[in-house]
Amino acid sequence: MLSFTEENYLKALLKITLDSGNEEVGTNELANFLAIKPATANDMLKKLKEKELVDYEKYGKINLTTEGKKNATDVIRKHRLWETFLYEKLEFNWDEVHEVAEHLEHIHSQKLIDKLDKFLDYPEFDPHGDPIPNKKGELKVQFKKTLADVAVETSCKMVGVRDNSSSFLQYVVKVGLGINNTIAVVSKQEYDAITVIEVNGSKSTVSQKFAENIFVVCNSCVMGKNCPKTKCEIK
Amino acid sequence: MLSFTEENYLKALLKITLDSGNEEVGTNELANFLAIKPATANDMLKKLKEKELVDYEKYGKINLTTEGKKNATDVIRKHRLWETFLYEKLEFNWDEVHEVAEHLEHIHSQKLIDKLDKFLDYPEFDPHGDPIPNKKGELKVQFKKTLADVAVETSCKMVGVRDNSSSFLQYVVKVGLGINNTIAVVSKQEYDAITVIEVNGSKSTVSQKFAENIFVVCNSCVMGKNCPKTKCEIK
DNA sequence: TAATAATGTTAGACTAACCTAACAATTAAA
DNA sequence: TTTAATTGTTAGGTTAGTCTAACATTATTA
Repeated sequence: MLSFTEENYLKALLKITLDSGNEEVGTNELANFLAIKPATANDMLKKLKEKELVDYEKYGKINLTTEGKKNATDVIRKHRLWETFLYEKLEFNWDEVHEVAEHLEHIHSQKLIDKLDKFLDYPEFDPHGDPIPNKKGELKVQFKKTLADVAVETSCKMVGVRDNSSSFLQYVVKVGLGINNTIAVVSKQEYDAITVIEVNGSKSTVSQKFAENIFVVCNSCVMGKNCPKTKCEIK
Repeated sequence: MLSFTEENYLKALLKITLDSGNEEVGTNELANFLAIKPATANDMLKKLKEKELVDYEKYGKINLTTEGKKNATDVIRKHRLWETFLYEKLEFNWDEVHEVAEHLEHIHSQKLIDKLDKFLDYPEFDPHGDPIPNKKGELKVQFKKTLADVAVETSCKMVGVRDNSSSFLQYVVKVGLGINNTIAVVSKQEYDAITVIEVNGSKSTVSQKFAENIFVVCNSCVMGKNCPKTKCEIK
């Protein structure tokens, strides 16, 4: 049985690779992600290597083993199912579910998670638009297009966020945005990519950094979430 | 913010007094209840005293302070709400909910527990018949009459159990008993109080120890759970 | 390619929660 | 009322997970 802490390390390793696409993760990056010191991460990596949950050699890069990846995926599955429960059944706000799910995800009971999955009718995406791994660890792969990729004078639909921090989520809410909202890209500065968007009739100006953290699908795109195009063309 | 462990000590202190009626609890009793060594309990008691959650002097008896009792009650409230959720919403069996709730009860989120309470429509009793403290820490006090108090040739209704261990609960299920079942007391040996009961048409013989762990209300009792009588009379 | 920066590792220390073994105080029994 | 049994406490040790400070390796860049 893995500890709360061990599960968080495995989850972090998987999330870093999933989010950045970056195959190889280093000690500093991991420590930074978990808000701990590199020395601490190093200690834990030795332990996880001993347990055959990660692969790595001194001064080399860190990779999850098959077993480690299985465990990490399972924690993410639990996290996203709990988020869905909080949002859909307990009427939590979209930007409040993450923090509580950080704790609920570590409850160890296979039966609990199976029953919860059933109770929620086997959801495929959580309230942030992230895919929920099924019992086998498989997940619907989404094409990750962001608001920053959307051409001027086209519109798109928000399907998720990259950054789950509550400061970002609260900012998103403040701009009037939420999951499934339609966003019209009104104009964009060439110099710094500052973008004017319109949501439900009200305009806001957002930075490139903001735009890169909002996942969208183009309204003109018949492929929806699985659209393979990097950029949308102007209609 | 209290740790998982601190919460368990406080809960144990409250449960021991509630279950046994015994006002004063000792180090050994506490340690035994928590399946740890007395030395360990002693260390923790010093810490809890320091935090003003328990009152005690060296070689004296242990009492929860008002603050300690508030925290302990809150943990019990969470435990019983989660049990109710597992039983009613996730279709867990009656004898499976306790173990999972032991973990869920330590999730820290006031909003979570408020929302869960609302979702369950403010239940007053958990699946074992134990009262759920409300948000203020008040609970419906039940008169604790057990199957051992019921007179021969009368019948009663099971409303709860004293012992929540899964070994006992599984035994209860095996005898064909569950919450709200009607139990007829067919006969009782004077010598050792071995009792023959009938549930749903099938007879079983149970020990006095078993009978003392089943909470009931008399079928003839108009007061229901709040009946003040210790023993039921023969009709 | 040699100096500097970035990254990774080791050593030693701390805290919380546990343990055992030895000792002290209290309670019960002879 | 003294002895024995029970109960409670202290001292010192362990493990998991964290830290800082010093050191080692690898990568970058002048």
